[in-house]
Amino acid sequence: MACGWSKYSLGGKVFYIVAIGDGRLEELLLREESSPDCAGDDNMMKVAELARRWILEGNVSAVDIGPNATPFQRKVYEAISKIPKGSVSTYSSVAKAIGCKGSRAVGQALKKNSIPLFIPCHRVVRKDGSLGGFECGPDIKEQILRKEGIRITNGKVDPSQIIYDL
DNA sequence: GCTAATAGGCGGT
DNA sequence: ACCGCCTATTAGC
Repeated sequence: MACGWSKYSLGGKVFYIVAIGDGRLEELLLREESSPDCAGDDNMMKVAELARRWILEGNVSAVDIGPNATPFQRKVYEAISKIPKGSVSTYSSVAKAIGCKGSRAVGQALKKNSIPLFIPCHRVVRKDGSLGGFECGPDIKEQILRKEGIRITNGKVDPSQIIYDL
């Protein structure tokens, strides 16, 4: 399995953006260690570097959406890929945008997301501004959002930065 | 098929 | 702030 990584400093800690794939991008993860058991592959190293720059600079280049996604998950991913850097939206807003009534289902889909960071699941928060969950931990979510220019006080996002209508 | 488990939301306390 | 009940989707049985 091809693999690449890119160093990324977050809140004084060093993380590795780990890209794992097989010919095409399949998985992109944030880890506290690089994966020692898989050798660096040129292509995946580029993917990881691209991801790092995407986080730091917000430049999105089109990336394949997870190949194993269900139709519902695809709809969720497509909807949230429209959220620009510097803004966030809410689980219920995403649900409404794709014509689904249950906001929990959106969270479900994001959790299953195989390529976080590129699919900006960190930009989806609760309606009341609290952060909600994140696979790599809520503190990581907060730090990534701060890096993107989101103001967070008392654990809540500044309402003026929340897009309620997608 | 049914059941339990969610990265949510809402209304009543 | 807590609690209960609603919701949609998925994984496991």
